[in-house]
Amino acid sequence: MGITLKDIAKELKLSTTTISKALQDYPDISAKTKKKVHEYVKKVGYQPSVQAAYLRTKKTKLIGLIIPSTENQFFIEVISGIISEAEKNDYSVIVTISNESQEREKKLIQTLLNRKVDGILMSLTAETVDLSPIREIMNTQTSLILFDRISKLIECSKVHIDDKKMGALATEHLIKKGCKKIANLRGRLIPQNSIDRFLGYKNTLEKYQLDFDPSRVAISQNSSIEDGYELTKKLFEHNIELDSLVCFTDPLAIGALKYINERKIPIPSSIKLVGFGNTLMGSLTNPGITSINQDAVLMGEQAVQLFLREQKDRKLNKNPSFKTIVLKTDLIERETSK
Amino acid sequence: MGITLKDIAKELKLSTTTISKALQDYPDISAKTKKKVHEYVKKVGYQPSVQAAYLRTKKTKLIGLIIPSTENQFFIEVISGIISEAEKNDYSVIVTISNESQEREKKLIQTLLNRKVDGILMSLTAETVDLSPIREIMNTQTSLILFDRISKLIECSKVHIDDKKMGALATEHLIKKGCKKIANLRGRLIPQNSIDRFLGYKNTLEKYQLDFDPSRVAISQNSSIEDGYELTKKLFEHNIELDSLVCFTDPLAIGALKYINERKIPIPSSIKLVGFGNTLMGSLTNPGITSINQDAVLMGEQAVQLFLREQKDRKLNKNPSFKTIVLKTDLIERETSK
DNA sequence: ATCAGTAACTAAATCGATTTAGTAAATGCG
DNA sequence: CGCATTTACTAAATCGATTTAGTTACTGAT
Repeated sequence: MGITLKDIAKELKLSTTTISKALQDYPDISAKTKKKVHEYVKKVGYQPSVQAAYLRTKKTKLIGLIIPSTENQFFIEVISGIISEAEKNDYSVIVTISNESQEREKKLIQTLLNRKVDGILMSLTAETVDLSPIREIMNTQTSLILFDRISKLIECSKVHIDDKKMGALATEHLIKKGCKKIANLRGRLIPQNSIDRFLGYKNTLEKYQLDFDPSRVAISQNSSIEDGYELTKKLFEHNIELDSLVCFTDPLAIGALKYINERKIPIPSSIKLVGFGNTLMGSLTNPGITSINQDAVLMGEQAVQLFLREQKDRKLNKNPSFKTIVLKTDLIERETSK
Repeated sequence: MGITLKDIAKELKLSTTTISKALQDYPDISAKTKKKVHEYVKKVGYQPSVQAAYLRTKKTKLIGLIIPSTENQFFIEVISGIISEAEKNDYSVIVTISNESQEREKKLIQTLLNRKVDGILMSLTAETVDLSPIREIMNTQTSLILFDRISKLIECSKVHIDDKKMGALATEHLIKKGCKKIANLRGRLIPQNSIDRFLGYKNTLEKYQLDFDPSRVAISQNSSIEDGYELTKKLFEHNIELDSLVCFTDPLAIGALKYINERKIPIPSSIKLVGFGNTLMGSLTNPGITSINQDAVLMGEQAVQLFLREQKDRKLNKNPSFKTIVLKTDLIERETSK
């Protein structure tokens, strides 16, 4: 079916070595020959076999991606950033979904390593405590880039958002709107983000001399819409005093809003709501949800850039140097807090 | 780094041939040897190199996926069906996004063919008229499976939903709720689905002796939320008489609802709305959008099943026989039509 | 004219599996 | 017992590229 180096060599009466070298711009091939080869290659549309090349180069030009869920649109936007940036650089992306399960995450890492992807870009699940499967990646030639849900305990390149600031921004916004009893819907304190967002929330309460009431904090297993709904329901059924709600993901906020709407609790007049992620879905609810903006597409692109950076290092046989990018964040005000 | 057949052969004092055959269960290897090999392989966790195997088998165990957009959650759900079903059968999925551009679609097909994926599962863009790049797939060893946005002009396996019935179901539902002036937001009549949905709509109007008024039909370029908003706005600004709206995708319906909410037009009392796809996003709006249910996850799974079926045929050196699966559909009633 | 040095190319090994064509030993049968 | 057959294994070619280690042919300096 496909044209091979051999075919080209025969046609141009040269050796496969020469063709290969010409295409790779080796200095010991004359300009004239290079030109001839390039012209012919373009004419017949030859494309080298990635798999055959792998045997020698150990490069698959594949990126493995592990996202924890598809329900949070934030990750979907990150994916599209990653895919488009990867494509620009001739990489293809194998997408996998851990569904917030540490077990599956471990398996997926194995699959991707076995595929010999050049790099794994991943966001941890909300239950990842055993970091050994992730550390294992570091023992291979495969690069590891963490995005959004990172861990400080793993030394690798990372992109994430200034989570502490996000937590603070959301809380401060509500305080300035006159709220005093700010409840919090968050995930378990496992990925670093949760911890930082929570610190941002708590520190800001202190800063404004509001007391922190643990009964106002509800903890979600998987940050889903359903969890948001159920937790909000519980808060109300337990008659917890609150005038506002900071939700650490947009799905949680959407779930909370669903309950609030169902119960016809006036929003924003008697309760205010802030989400995180500024997802399309959160902006389309009625009323629209005020949300902390995270540039998901940019995050995806930056993750790929970090990966490419590492590939360059490795090509020069240097140990890759790690870099952490912290993306800026801001608050988009909508009807749930006006 | 990784263990190779050679290593195992050396360790067990057998030839690589024997190891390879033992793992593939050839009849000319003794049961005793097979057992020994399997045990050792399990012990050391050997995994054959897919890329090396490709050179002889021409199988990459990769599926290429092309979806037209990430904005419509329907496709996201299809993706997760495809990924999970593929994984169960030891395939990995390269995900690409055509962004409703025929040009990009063409390029992506080339990339995937060059990657030598075993199959391409795709949903056409809303502007695909030139089918030659898609037909080209048929000339290769790569299987082609179309899902959702299919074309009757291409002979291959397909999964889609009974679009005519969907169009009819939505229209009939509104008629039974007393609507007489049913407007329609649809895409261009390019993928077969649009045509069929439109026929379902039109035929049902006739069936109930309501007249079809072309001015009530608004045509969207890319079935986006934005389009839904803008087209609905135009319908109202042009003072088109209507008491309800059938939107052929959920994003269109969400956009329409956004405008209706903004203008504070009472819904469902003065206007009713039906969407297509029954996406999570459409169910979470306020009011919730009545929508035609498409089992997106199942569609993804079935697409993979069709692909596996073809692979079996090809393995037996038979020309693959094509099969079309039409999924059932029903209507989920929510507040926009109650 | 001689020899080192360079320019431009190629032969052959290699990557890690699969598969074809064989070989040696064990077995079956009259 | 001798020959054909079966059993259980292996050597070597192969897939399509890359790369190391050469090999020519030519240039230029002495």
